[in-house]
Amino acid sequence: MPKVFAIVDCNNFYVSCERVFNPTLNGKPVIILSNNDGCAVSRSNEAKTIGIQMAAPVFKIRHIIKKYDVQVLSSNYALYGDMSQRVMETLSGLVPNMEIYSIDEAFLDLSAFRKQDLIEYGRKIQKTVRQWTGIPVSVGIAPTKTLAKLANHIAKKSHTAKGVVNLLALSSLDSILEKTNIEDLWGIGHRYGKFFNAHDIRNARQLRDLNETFIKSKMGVMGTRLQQELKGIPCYHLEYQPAPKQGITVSRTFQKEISNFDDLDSAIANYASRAGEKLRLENAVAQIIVVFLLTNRFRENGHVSFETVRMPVATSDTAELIHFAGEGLRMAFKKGRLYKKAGIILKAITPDKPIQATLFDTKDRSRSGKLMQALDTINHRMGCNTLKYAATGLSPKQKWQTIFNYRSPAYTTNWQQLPGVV
DNA sequence: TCTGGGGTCCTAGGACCC
DNA sequence: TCTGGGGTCCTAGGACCC
Repeated sequence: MPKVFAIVDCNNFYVSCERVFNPTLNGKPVIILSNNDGCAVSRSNEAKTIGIQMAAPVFKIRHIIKKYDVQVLSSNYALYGDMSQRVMETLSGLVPNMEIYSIDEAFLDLSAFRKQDLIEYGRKIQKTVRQWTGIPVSVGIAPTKTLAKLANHIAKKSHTAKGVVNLLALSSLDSILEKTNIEDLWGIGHRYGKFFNAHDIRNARQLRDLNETFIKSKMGVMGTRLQQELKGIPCYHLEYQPAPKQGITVSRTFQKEISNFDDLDSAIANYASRAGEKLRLENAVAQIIVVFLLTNRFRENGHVSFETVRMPVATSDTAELIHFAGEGLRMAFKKGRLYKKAGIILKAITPDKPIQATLFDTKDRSRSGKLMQALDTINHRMGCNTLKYAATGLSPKQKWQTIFNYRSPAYTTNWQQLPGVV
């Protein structure tokens, strides 16, 4: 029995989250900025229309912001994370099986609804999510994930579709694929787009009908799968259980370059501490910690240094992670360099039981586990950083701290910041 | 002056083992 | 002691995603 895939994608997700709690943003050009208010990472349709590109640095678009009175907001991840959860919960009540694909997208299995009017079902999804969460979504329906993504892309652009497109209703996809630029396909990025264009392969139909050996030689099996999926033969299926993480990264760009070791040391301690929280959320431990330092890549002579530390025993204990991260930092640090970004990566991640202990392990593992549990509980209940390690820095103002100058309140996750009715 | 953060998968090549 | 071939594992780098 052929499958029916749908993808539900929240429109301009971060902007839409802000609009739910601040309706004065409706109808206006709005952008949401990345950390340190650096780039525009989410744009309302109005902002797209006046030419603001994805990831455009703010300093390069100041004139547009001023000219069109663009509403500018810092990222508010607590809000977006919470809104995402609400959207996903709503969707899970509407279909038997779904895969959460990203913060603002989910693949659904609509195979059971094939006899119904799928467009109508798509509208029901749209309407329910809008009603329950306030978030507008688009729905793409097709026989494969890749085609569903394409359907969604069309749903967002077309004026007649009103946000729902079903490619199963078409007898032939030829003309749709012909109108689709190759770069708009899921799996074709900047590099491949350029490559195929240089070979005069510009639309999705051309790619679908391309010689299989050629595409395999250029793109490997990913190319073969993409081609199959465009032909309507599914290669990717729904993944219900999120796969265990292979790596956990915590990194930040600094607003101003940092050359002082102690500042970097407390920044790295913070990242280690945050990474430990993520690790414990996965009920996992890590054995390898990589520390990296980057100088400004937009200047000449950009440097990157990575240092790997293999810890004697795999752990999720914050104190240990801070200790070994510090060791990595001492190896990576070079006096006199101006660092723009720093981070850590945890690797060799395994479930936290059983831990492979060494003969020389002197640490009381069960005690440290209880301590971490208490730490996480308190920080979850009282707000993050209620309890923290001194190594992460005691002064409230740190050089490495990320700036959010235009942040909206934590409407949904903080009692002090609930929206009031006036 | 000012340019985000966190992931995945695949492949080629080297190390190592039998 | 020398030699060949094949399998497996690991890693770095490149591509992609949101």
